Amino acid sequence: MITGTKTHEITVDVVILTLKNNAIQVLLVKRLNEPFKGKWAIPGGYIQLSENLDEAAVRILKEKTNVDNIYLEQLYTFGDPNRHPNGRVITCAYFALVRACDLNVVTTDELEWFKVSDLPPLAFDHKEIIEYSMKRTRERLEICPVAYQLLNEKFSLTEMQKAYELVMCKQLDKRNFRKKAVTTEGLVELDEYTKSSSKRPARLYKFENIKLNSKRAHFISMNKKGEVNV
Amino acid sequence: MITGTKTHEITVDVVILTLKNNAIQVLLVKRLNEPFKGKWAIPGGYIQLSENLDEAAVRILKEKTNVDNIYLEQLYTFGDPNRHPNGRVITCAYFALVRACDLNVVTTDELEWFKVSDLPPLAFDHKEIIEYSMKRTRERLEICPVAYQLLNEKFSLTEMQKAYELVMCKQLDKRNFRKKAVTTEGLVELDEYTKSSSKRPARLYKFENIKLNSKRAHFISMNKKGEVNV
DNA sequence: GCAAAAGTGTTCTGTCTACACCCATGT
DNA sequence: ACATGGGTGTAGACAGAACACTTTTGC
Repeated sequence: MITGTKTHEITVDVVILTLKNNAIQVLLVKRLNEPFKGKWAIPGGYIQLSENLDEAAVRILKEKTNVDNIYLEQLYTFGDPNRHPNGRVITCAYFALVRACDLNVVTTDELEWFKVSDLPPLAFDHKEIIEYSMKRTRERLEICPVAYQLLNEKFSLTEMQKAYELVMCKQLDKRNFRKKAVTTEGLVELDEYTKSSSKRPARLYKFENIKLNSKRAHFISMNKKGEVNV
Repeated sequence: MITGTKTHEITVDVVILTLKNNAIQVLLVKRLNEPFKGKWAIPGGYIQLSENLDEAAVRILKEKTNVDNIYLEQLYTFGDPNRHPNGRVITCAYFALVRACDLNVVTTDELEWFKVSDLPPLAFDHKEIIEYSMKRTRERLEICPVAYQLLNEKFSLTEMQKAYELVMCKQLDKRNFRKKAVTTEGLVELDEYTKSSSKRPARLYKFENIKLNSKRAHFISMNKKGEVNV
């Protein structure tokens, strides 16, 4: 049926980001074979015939982290002819935001977390892919509270602010942040407080019924008559 | 070197949008063979070994329209296992905004423009792809003046407003639009006026030194101290 | 009582929205 | 002179930015 040059491989790679030790970290695997033997790479794999691209990404994520039901979004497809030294490999990159508390990763010599601000030598164009995933995360954060995907189920506003600051790479004003945060749709104030620390306890919050699929909803402006524009 | 299932085809498809006859229109080709014989499809093709994905998209665009140097952006990669009835074909979709005046398209029985608001029966998942390209165009328009890519080199503010209205699918207030438009970076007021019509002539404008690559630049906020945040 | 983090309000400024009339031209 | 689209300003609402002190707790 299909004719033409069948000359490319296609893989799905997943940038898995989490918030650990006060830093955004990415899960990398060490390459055991050439090319780029000894360098680190983002997890990836081939697409099975029965699955679509999202499903392939979910599978790869689950294989590495045993996590599912998290924020996962297609990032970009990278297809430079020279990105893989041994042939033509096009990769459809995804990125995932996972809660550290959900993680079930046994890190080894070949599977390790790295701060995105301090990456080891990377294989292929994976540095570019990770940087682009951070850029996209920032863009998403401007329009929806994806960062809650990096927080525990219950969290204080200070923890939430810290997550935002790490993603956005800048300091935020505490009062302005809190004013805006409490108006976020889906944020629920709990009657619980942190207890552990030796400081004043902080009120805890959680998110409920978040629709991250409306992630670009407020790109769309609305006029006074309530006309909305798809 | 590369082992694993080599089971997929990958193509690049390009949604080519223009502004013609007071409507956003998309260039479609009629399929002459099964599957979807007789249905319309967005232009596409295989990726040559020497070219990256952007270059493949540029080539496909140029083959159909003889236009280059236009706005072209990777849209999304579609890979549902059932999207192609005869096998597994993954497509990396692009979209392009082209000026009607630059176009050099000989439309035939097999190559035709259609209003995106009134599409013929489409092959594969191409309806979804076209709709997504319109959504993305709207999002881009919120953050940079990509719509000028749909206008002639010189244009009146009314023409520009019309282009925005067609992309955004809503009416805009004339005074507010003009106030905002004239502050757009890169817009240059000319000492020329429309003459043809039988009405008051309209001042013409053009764009100069537009950096559409900074297309998400003002997602990034800046505080009073001038700290910028990548 | 003190160290450390939690929590809280107001002012200013800029941007977005709504809205109605006069102007320049061709016929 | 009139029909047609071109062109203009102001007031109110809202959102973002700047900014400093009090409260609660454990030690």
